[in-house]
Amino acid sequence: MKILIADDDPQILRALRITLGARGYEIVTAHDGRTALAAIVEQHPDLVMLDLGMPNLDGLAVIDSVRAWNSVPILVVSGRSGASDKVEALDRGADDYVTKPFSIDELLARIRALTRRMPTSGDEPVVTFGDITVDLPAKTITRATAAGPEHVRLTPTEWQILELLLRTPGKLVSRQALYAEVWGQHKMTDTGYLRLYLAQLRKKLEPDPSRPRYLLTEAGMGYRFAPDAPPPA
Amino acid sequence: MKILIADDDPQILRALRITLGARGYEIVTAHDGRTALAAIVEQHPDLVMLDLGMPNLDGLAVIDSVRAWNSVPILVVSGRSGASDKVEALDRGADDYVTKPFSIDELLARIRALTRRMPTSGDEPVVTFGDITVDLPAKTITRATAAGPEHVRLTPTEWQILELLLRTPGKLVSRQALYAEVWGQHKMTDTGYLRLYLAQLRKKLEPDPSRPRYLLTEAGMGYRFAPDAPPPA
DNA sequence: CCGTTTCCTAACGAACCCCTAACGCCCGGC
DNA sequence: GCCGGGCGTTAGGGGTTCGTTAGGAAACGG
Repeated sequence: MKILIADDDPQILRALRITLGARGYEIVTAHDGRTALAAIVEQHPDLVMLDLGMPNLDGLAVIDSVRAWNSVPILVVSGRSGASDKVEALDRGADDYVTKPFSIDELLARIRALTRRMPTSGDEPVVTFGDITVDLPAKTITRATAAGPEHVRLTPTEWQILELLLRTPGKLVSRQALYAEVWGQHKMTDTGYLRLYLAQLRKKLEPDPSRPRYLLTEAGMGYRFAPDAPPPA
Repeated sequence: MKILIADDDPQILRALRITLGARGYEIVTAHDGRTALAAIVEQHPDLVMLDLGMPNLDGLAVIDSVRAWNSVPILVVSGRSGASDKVEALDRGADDYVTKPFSIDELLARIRALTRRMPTSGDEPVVTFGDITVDLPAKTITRATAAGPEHVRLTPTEWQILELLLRTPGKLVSRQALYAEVWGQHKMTDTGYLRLYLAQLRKKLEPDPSRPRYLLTEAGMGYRFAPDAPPPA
């Protein structure tokens, strides 16, 4: 269980790192909004503890940016105790709001309550569709042909994209989410290289690359992996 | 959206019923633990607001009983402000904890935060009507036909409109609100393209597009999503 | 140092989506 | 019965997004 703690007070940062680390959580820290956002993109924490009053990028702005593509639980820890502050943070997408000073036991309990709700990432390590078999942990792909199994090679970037699509079968993955996960939040200027990699993936995986059956495009929205058997409703 | 309010103070009960009812929530009340539990079993609320200090069956005991078989979001509203009380309630399965006296705006925001993440009482992460099943987060729509499930594709603008309508089932959404949410305040010159998208949505979703049953027009006012009448439990 | 692999930029036709415009229908007011 | 407003429907142009190809920069490994 990985937790990102974003706060501009190094003392609080250190105290929380020690306390939460002792509970078995893996801790990542950030001291301002920009680094917090970068850490979320690159580290994939299971929960984010966010201070509102941070330099470089306000906590509320961080919430907006994250919620545009990611649904990781966000726990706001702030010195502002006004109701309007809480309402704004919660309505922008935060899941809980704790005011400083806080009880460490209560904080831990709220962390447990939030992570308990997390979608149990039902990782099926092997995905098959058509004549293709993808082994995600082993990073291997084989195509079953009449002449026997045949190995398919993918570049690192191709793997990242394919993994994102296969991880949520049937669900649409927004272009924004793909860019954020693969290249980082800053590289959001869409000059169109996603199209290139999708073309590459289709060329390597689709039975008929000119008419995609598994890696589908949703114009204006993103891409979707359509499995053979419809996912459990 | 149905909310159960369980509290032994009739004054609080009445105030909350009025306040939440005005926000469009359907309200069910209980004055002690036993009736609260019965109401959860029979009424299937989408969220439970629970007081801890109730006669007949303590709030903590109610949480235990509910969590043994149901995952409905539970928001504890209690006069006990001690950290140990919060920890115990949260660890037994409550999702949030607010102490009296509370700000009504904060309470509403926390209700929104909880219901936002829990798609309809944990049973269905989707909205269904007629032979249509809509999965909002996955941006997926399937039509159940005799020949099997069939995928329906929507454009981004169609999604935005449908999402607004489905978010408040049965309630009227003014044309103003639709224009503001989808296009922004500047595009208020109603030349009538909303009609186009409604026609598209009906063509794709209604069993008989010429006689709408779910996406209804309120002349001069706006549009309304009319859900199926729930079968008598 | 060189060859290979991978990544990115640029450009162009095609497909798709959004919006304008126009017409017909229904309904209530005069 | 006439008229006008609001709504549903259809057709088509303009702009955006997508697929594809080609080629050069950058990174990697020997």
